[in-house]
Order: sequence, then structure tokens, then C-alpha cells
Amino acid sequence: MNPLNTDNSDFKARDRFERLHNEIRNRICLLDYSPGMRLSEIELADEFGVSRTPLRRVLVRLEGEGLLQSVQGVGTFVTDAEIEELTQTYLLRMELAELTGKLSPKAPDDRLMDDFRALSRRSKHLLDAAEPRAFAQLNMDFFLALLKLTDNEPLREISERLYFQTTRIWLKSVFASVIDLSDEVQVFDREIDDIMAALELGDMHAAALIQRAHISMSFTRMHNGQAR
Amino acid sequence: MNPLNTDNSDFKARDRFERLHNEIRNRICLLDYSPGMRLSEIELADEFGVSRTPLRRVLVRLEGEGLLQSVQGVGTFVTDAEIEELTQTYLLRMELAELTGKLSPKAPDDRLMDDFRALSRRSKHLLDAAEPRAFAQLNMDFFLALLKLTDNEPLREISERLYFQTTRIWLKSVFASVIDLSDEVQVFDREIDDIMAALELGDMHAAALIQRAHISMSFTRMHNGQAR
DNA sequence: TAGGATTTGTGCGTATGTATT
DNA sequence: TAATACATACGCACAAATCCT
Repeated sequence: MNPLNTDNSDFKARDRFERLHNEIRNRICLLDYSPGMRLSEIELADEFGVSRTPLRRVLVRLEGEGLLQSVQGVGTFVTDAEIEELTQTYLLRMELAELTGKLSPKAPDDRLMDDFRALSRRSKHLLDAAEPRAFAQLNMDFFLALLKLTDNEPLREISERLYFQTTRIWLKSVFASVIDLSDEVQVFDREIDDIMAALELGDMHAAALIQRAHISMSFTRMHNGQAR
Repeated sequence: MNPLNTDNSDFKARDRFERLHNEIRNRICLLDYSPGMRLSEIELADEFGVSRTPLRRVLVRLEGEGLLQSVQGVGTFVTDAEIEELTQTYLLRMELAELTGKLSPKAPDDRLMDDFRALSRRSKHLLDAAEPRAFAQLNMDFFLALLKLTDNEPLREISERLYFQTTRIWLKSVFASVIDLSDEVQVFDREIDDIMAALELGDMHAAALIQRAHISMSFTRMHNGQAR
């Protein structure tokens, strides 16, 4: 066998699964598919050029992650969240964020700090012209970068899972103008700068506490916005 | 339609999926299927009287939960865990156990206290004649009962997930006589009694701390046992 | 190196369940 | 109530990947 072929492994079943899974998950979490929306197995299968079988495998996985729910005879729907469940998840996410600074914290190397600086620049850009989807993408990228600050793999997995489950609900509130988008962008820009300041001091625990505080405040703003 | 038929809903696709999923997960976690073992899709499908298709749906879900891994052309294997990954998971489980006493703790009602008393009796029974599988089952039942002490649903889900991922590895050590089984039963019996004492005082935080301590000690005993 | 046995992955036709007319 | 449309769930035959001789 030619080893050059085995390197290009994007054609194997496993990698195709990963691509589809990642793509559909992103669409859900960036609100291309909003909560309550019905997805069509056939349309998705056609779009990705596969039959329903491998696509359904992806949907089953996403159902296990709490992002979809399939009902026989009815359809496959993007899940929503009640305020009670959302509250519980946010309380847990706050604790997990703090744990990131306690359990195997890992100081960022030069490469990662460069990534943070790039994220900060993207944020400054949004201050002038706030675009919903660009904000959603930046928010996700920043969260994923923060996860690299701990070596505890199970903690990373769980934090990521809860992020994907809840942030889209929060984003929906932001985009529905219940909260003002440009305000939210300003707050987020401050969060990035605050956390980067802590990281440059090498104070991982402080960085985690700042993140925890911002998760808490995000939820509070959303909650107050809904109560209006 | 006869409403009596819709009540017996064990025949619907969703319930059948739940049954198969629960059954196979238990087999994995009670070490009927031990880490590294290969499972046969065809044999399992035959045993449960279904075709490969719905069975594979269950396997995909279990793979998402980190209990299985399928490789095309090779087989479906029960996952194992390296000491490093196990350490990280135990550290996280300790923190989550403590969170159970902090996030929406719920005092046990009479019904749940009766359940705990029944679990305690089963434990006393094992003190005389320790049987591996009975101990594994009791350990799982006790853990699941403890989860009812919090109203935070996401915390329950995650704690359960991590329990299923790691406890079987610990059980494997116990059963391999790296640790003495009767010693482990005695320690576990004390844990039940200690936690019940805290519960009877209504001190949920204390109960959670005791659980955290025992998770820590279990891991330490396993670790020391392996180092011999 | 080649080929056959075995296992998971895929494609498609059909069964089953649900909502609507 | 019944029929029809349409969605997911299922069963089976075949393709693709891997392992071993």
C-alpha cells in the first residue's frame, strides 16, 4: 500500500462521520437550525451526498448529546430548553468553569496566546459592526480556546457538551433583540481582555473566576431580558 | 384505538431502544463484558430478536457515551482506560460529588430513606459472603440512589455518565484480587452507614463530603494496589 | 504478496407510526 | 371515522476494511 494514500484519511467512514457530525452540530449551535426546527433526513442525506443510513448514525449521536430528538412518524427536531433546565445547566457550568482553574490548569504557550490575541482582534472588529453569526462563531471559538487551559480531558468534554447544549438558547435571546447585540458584544470584548490579562500574569485561577463571573452575568442578563 | 394498548408501550421502537441500551450498558458496567472484549453485532441482534439495524443504533449511542468503540472490518470493543485518564476522571468525580450537596440538594423523603435502608441490608448480607457481581450491582444501585439527592438534572446526567465510564475499571481491579474483595465490601458498608447517618440529620453537604472522601479513597486503594 | 474469511459500514425497499383532510 | 401523505424505524443484501493464512 502507498502510505501517501493512508495519510489522506478524509475518505474513510470514521472521518466522514466526524465531518457530518461537526457540521450539523455547528449549524445547530450557530442557530442555522434554531430550536424547534424540523430537520429532514432525506434533504440532509442528499446535501452531503450519502444515503440516509450513515446520516442517521450522526443524528443518533446528536440525539445522545441532547441536541436533537427524533420521533417516529413525525420528524427530527432541534431541542429547546425550559428556563428551569437552563438555570440548572448554567449553575453547573459556572462550577465547571471554576474547576478549569483548579483541576490540572495548564498555562497557555505562545501559540495559544497568539490565538487569544487573534480572537481579541476579531472582537474589536465586531464592536463597530456587530453581526449575529460572526458573534456566535467568535463566542464558540473563544470558549473552545479556553478549554485548552486545562489538561483534564473529561472536564473538557463535559464543559464542551454543556456549552453546546445551552449557549444556542442564550444566543437565540440575544438575536431576538431581547438583549441588545452591541451591548453584548461590548461585554464580551471586555471578558476577552480581562481573561487575557489574567493569562499574561499566569494566574489561571483568576482567569477561571472571571469566566465564571461572565457566565453568571450572561445568564442574569438573559433572565432579566425575558422578564421585561 | 384501544387506549389499553397504548399504555403497554414496551413494544414501541423508543422503549425497545431503551431496554437494549440499558441491558447492554449494565453488562458492560457489571463486567459481564469486560474492557477490551469484542462484541458481535450479529450475536447480540439474534439474542434480542432484532435485526442489526436497531441494535447498531444502541451501539452508536454507547460509543458516544465512551463505553464502546467500533472499527470497520475489525469489531466492536468494550473500552478500557489508561491510568492517566482514570486519574483525571476520578478527580472530576470527586468535585461533582461535592457539588451534589451544593447545587439544589434535595432531602430524601421516606420512600428514598427506605430504599437506603434496603441497600444497607443488602450490604450487611455481603459482609458474610462477598460475591463479585452482587457487590457490583449494589455499588451501582447505591450510586444511583445518591443521585436522587440533587434536583440538578444536568449534574445527575454527567455524574452518572462518569460513573459508568470509570467504576467498571475499578471493579476490574477489585475482582482481579489486586484489592481484597471482602475488605472492599467492609469499607463500602461503612460508607453506606456514614452517609445514612448524615442523611438522617438532614445534612446533605456532609453526605456529599463523605461520598467525595470515599471516591478518593477507592481510587487511592486501587492505585496503591496496582503499584505493588 | 495474494486471497479468503470475518466484521463493520452503506444503500434501498418496505413496515410502522403520526397528523391531517 | 377512514383514507391519504409523509416521517422515522427496520430488515436485508452488498460494499469496504481488516486480519490471517
